[in-house]
Amino acid sequence: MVRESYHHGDLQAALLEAAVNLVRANGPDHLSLRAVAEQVGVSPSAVYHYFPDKDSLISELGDQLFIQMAVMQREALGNIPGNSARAARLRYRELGRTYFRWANSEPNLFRLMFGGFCKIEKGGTHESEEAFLMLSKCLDELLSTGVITPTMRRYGELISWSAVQGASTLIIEGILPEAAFEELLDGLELAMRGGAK
Amino acid sequence: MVRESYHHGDLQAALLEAAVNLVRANGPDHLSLRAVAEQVGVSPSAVYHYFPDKDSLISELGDQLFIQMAVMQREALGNIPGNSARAARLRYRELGRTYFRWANSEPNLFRLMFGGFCKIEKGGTHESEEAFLMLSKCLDELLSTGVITPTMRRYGELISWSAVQGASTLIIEGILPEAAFEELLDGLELAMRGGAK
DNA sequence: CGGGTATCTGAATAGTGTTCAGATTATGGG
DNA sequence: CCCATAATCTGAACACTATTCAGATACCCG
Repeated sequence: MVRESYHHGDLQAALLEAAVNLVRANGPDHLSLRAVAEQVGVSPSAVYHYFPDKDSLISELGDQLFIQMAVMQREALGNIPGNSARAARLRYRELGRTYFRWANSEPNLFRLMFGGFCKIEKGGTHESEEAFLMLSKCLDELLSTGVITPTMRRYGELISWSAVQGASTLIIEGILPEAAFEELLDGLELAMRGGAK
Repeated sequence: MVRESYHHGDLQAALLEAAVNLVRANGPDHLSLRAVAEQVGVSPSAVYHYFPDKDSLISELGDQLFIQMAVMQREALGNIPGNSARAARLRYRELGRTYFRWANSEPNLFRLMFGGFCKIEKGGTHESEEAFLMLSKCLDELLSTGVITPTMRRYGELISWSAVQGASTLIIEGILPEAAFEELLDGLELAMRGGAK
């Protein structure tokens, strides 16, 4: 990329975009600051005017990915209207499916988010709360339409999120086959319904 | 470590042990081959007689950790004897608890195992099968003692493993509080029992 | 238009993975 | 017992990395 002026328009954003592409291709480890700078067409030291060090850039990239993920979730929910029990169930499944699809299509970005690369300050409100709230609302609908039991509603967020997160990891790392995810959703729904004999 | 002879006794094992300590302290990214060699008291290039490159060392370290984890699981099960439904339930919980305790006490090793650092060849029999079989046996006992339903038995491994794996990740990354894990086990047991109204 | 400031560069330092020719030590066959 | 051969490890080199900082550059406001 050639730039006409000495000053870059929005270097911070350009660096993050270059970084996300490199992480996508090479993994969160194997990210080189110099490669990021070069792709933007700027000297390596310029990076340090926007990030104290490499780990901070990666961490900020992680925050951005959490937002991006929440946007996808919201879009997925928006595509399934209706107040019926059936609609609520479809939304629940689609929420999990979107989570997994993100992980499976961009495993290196998923690893960046959940592999200890971005420091999530405890106590502060994180972007992951966004996804949590959507899940909560979805579970509320399942309860009010009588799909799930009040008892299981209590554990809804915890079980659903944990299971979807775990299955995504196990699948993208090659420990479970890809087909396992839909099966997990079946089992999860049965479990939440609380009436499986 | 000072060594008396030019040849090292078992350099491969010594390198892996040094590496696990450094990963434990600094994380799977931030591992330096030279630091590993130095801690063993050997030149950096000596490493290349046992591992083709750094990533291979890390990958082999991962395999070793999977075995270590399976050993812990087996020990945990051994501490809870008996054929009663109560004993089976205790074993089920302890299996998950051991998994989480490992993750929570050594987050950097856990990240190494599931963060895309060790390539798990698909098709080959991996050490993680070991843990899978223990879980299967545990679920069989829960079924035969009438704790869980036949329907939920079908999804037992998938839901349990995914949920425990996911919760471990979300907790060690600071997204969920530590207390969430026992709560997850409660919910999981209720879900598997299939009778929660 | 000119001075001040935000922005970026160039060069340097210290550390990294990796390679390879060669030095060192162990080992097995005469 | 000794020597040749093989296994093992070293030293130096190369290209690459993160990080720092004095200084050059270009923008902007008065």
